[in-house]
Amino acid sequence: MLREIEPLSDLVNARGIVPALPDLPCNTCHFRSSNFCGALFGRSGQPMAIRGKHREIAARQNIYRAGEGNEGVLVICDGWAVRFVQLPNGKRQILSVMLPGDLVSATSMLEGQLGFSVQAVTDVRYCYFPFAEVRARIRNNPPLFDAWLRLTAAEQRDADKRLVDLGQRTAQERIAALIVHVMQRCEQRGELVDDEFPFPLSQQQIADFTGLTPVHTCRVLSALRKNAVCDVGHGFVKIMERRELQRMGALK
Amino acid sequence: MLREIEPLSDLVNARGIVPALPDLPCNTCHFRSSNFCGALFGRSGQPMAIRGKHREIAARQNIYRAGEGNEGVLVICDGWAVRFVQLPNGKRQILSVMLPGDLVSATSMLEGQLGFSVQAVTDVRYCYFPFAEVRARIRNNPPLFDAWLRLTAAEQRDADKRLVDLGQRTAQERIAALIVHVMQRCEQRGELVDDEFPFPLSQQQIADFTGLTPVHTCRVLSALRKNAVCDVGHGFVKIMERRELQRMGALK
DNA sequence: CGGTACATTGAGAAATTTCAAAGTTGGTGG
DNA sequence: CCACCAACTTTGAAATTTCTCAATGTACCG
Repeated sequence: MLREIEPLSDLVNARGIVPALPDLPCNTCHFRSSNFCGALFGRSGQPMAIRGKHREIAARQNIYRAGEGNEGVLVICDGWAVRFVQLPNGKRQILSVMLPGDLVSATSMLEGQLGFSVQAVTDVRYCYFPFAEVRARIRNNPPLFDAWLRLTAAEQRDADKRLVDLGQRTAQERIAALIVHVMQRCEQRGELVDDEFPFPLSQQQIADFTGLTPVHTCRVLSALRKNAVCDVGHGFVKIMERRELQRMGALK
Repeated sequence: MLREIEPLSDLVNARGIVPALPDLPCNTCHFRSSNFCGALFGRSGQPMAIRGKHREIAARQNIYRAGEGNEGVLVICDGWAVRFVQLPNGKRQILSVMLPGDLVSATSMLEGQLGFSVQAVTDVRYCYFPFAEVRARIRNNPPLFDAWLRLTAAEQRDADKRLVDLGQRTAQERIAALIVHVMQRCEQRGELVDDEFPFPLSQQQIADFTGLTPVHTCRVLSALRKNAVCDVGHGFVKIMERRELQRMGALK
């Protein structure tokens, strides 16, 4: 289920020559051109300035459990994951959805435990970078420091938006907002083709994100389908009435 | 309504001698022994290493409106305030409650606008510190940098907890959690006397915080009173059954 | 070809909102 | 000191949203 990706054993060979290293995942990662890994460790094209500890895990498995020791700054390299809180009574709240290239939490920069868990939605490849190294780079590089400030501010804005959703908006609005949010992220990545984009969340996961029950989530999605707004299922969303969907998802 | 506190005009007099400056609010602020101002600019006893721009404002007035230019890093010196989002349809969501000594948002360190507004709950004295100065100090002082990391992490944990509250918990649980949260903060400050502590939020504000209507909020508070758990009103909370209240507020 | 997880549907129950009216409180000016 | 005003709180009744329970249908995996 959880497989450590074997690092090249002779990163630097006996004669001190650094080989091409096509196998180190970061060296071929195309998210480095846009995400925080690139800002931290150099954009794509450059060899990666630090080695992360890479792993793979199957869909629906936990990458991290709240309260466990945390191995480093966690990045989702490939696949989708969610950050969530599991309550003793069985309920769970999904806090955020992470796409390939996303830092799991810009504020989890310190050794110690986290208050949330992380679960793979699809099969996931992920990576830990050493805390101290990441902190040192941020501290010693003013433009990087500012980039990181922007990232933490963006995460807080996102959390604030979710708070407004859960506190003030109806089931339909919350679900529409989630779909629109993911649509916009996919569009930026060029993954929106023929008004269709990947959406691997199950109805249970949509429910856990929006604070609804799976049954009610199903009814809302059915209504969206019946009204020819969009069709969610089988790992994809098909947009039929983009304008209408955006109107539903927008704050009123 | 909004009054600029006149800074001493001759901070350094003609002979270059710095006078005692008892009037600069930061020099007599007793929160500096514990809050982030102290970490940033020196603990109480020391003269304040930087001058904030201080102001006062009456209860129920806005300190900052979302989208306006932001003057600096905002600290609540005295009184209670809330951070909130106002929706066009009249609904509002309160994101967090700030007590004296609180930084308004650890992630609002950059010039530019914020996505939320800030309103005084009671009469408030507050203060802006220049962005660049604060950033420079954090960047140049490793222990301060770590302290600030802890603060941003704590703010995110708080936002995550609120998300769980709004997404997964009943009206009674949300209200109990708010009361317990404030109770614990007041207790740390030694403001809990005879099982009673200050609580200046109106029912409307409690409703905006918990994502409920004021009418339902009133019914829940009435039930708490009738069941002799606690009595909320007139600017205070009287705790009758602390254990029961904590049980209600705790995650299940 | 089963089995398991996921999705759908129906009916009734519960929590919360809405609307409307009446009571209270605290502050202000006469 | 009193009267009044405005804002806040309380109460009732009905409507709405969302949940719960339970059964059935569907898709994918080995």
